[in-house]
Amino acid sequence: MPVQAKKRPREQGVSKTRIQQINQARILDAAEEVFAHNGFRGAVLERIAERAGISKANLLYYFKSKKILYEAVLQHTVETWLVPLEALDAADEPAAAFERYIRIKIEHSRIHPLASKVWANELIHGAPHIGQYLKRRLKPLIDEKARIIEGWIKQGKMAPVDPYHLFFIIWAATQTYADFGNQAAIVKGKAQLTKQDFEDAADTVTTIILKGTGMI
Amino acid sequence: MPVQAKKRPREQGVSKTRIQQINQARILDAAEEVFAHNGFRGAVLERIAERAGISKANLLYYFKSKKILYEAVLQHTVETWLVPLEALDAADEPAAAFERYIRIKIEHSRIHPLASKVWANELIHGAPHIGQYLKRRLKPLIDEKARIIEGWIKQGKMAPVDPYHLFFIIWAATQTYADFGNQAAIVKGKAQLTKQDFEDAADTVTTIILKGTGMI
DNA sequence: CGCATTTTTGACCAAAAGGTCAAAAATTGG
DNA sequence: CCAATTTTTGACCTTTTGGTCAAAAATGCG
Repeated sequence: MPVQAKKRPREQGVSKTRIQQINQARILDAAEEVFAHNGFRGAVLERIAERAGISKANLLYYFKSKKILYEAVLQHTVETWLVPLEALDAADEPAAAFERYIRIKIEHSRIHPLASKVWANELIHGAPHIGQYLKRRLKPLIDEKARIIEGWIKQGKMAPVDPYHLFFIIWAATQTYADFGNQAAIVKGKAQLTKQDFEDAADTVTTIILKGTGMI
Repeated sequence: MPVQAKKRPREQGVSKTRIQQINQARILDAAEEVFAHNGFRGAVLERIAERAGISKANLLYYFKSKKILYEAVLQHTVETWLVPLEALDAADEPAAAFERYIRIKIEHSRIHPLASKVWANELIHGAPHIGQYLKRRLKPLIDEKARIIEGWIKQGKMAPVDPYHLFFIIWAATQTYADFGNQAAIVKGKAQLTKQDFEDAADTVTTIILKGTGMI
């Protein structure tokens, strides 16, 4: 009989068992939470398995190593991170386009703070696991969107602003409500930010960015 | 002879030996770097000691535990973080005050990115070591500064903006160049941000904030 | 039902890492 | 120069934790 890779859930992109679907999704969810709260080194597989309701050995059956699991979480995170950005369209009016983008990002911070934290953590530590991917995927996308902004500027639809720095500021201002939501809550004297806080945040950020760049 | 605490560098705030001064400073520097790059759990004492040019046992002689060392680094970080904020004065013109604040914060991001990263890391993970301190020290300070901003708004010197969110946005936009400088560099297609990048950042952030809040 | 495949897990292992300790080395003060 | 104090460190201990493995349990299928 041929020496073949047996065991281990399907290596190739072949269809997944129902059990695999459920368990992998559960593990990914649990991992996101534990990685978000403790970082890569701080995350403990035993704890992730516990959260997912399975044994550590079983977890390792689905994801061969901690690193592989972490990268799976990151991958998922990045993809959802990029979605709203791709929607920026040259045919839009800049004010409407950016308002939408900002509101979606802040809503994302509210709904998925853990994903944002995992992402932030990876970046703070120098993007050791995903730097290459960013170069190949994020950079070209931003370059493309920067050109759209330059087009808007040329058409006099907004003030001349460095498109790259504009993105950095928007990312920072919107994600801060997920990554550093704790600090914001402390400063506001509450245990957690409320939905109202996020709405106020969206209003404030939107106004400052639109007015600050002459879109309105 | 009385049972006394001997050994261990002076417990009380008593004067420090020259050797203590040098070694503690070296350790703190090394620790800042290692904690910034690896987070609390990820940081390895052996590595910090190595960077400081001493043995691990000697490091433990100066700081009794990893936690105590980490908190010492955090303490130092927070204090420098608060300094520029305290300078915000009601007697200033808002435009000048905020421009100065923003430029100082971005310069700080450029010069001390490691301190910013340690800080960011602590906040992302929920400020487990320094949350209480923030409640007692940061919150009152921000409350005070928020009142100054409200005064400026009442005097018609700037548009009505939620002062808290304004701070969150400024912190985010300025610190992003330290915490996520890697991402910014990747997007800009370079290995590291240059001094020019930071100057452009300061200009862009300043313009957007001042125009966005009607200060200019 | 009975055999093959997939899933699950308890028992282990080895490496990493925080922390202790006693003794040596260096420094200081008289 | 000598004794007391401070500083430094190698050796060691213990706990934690990522990962392995063989065997059992569950599932799927003809």
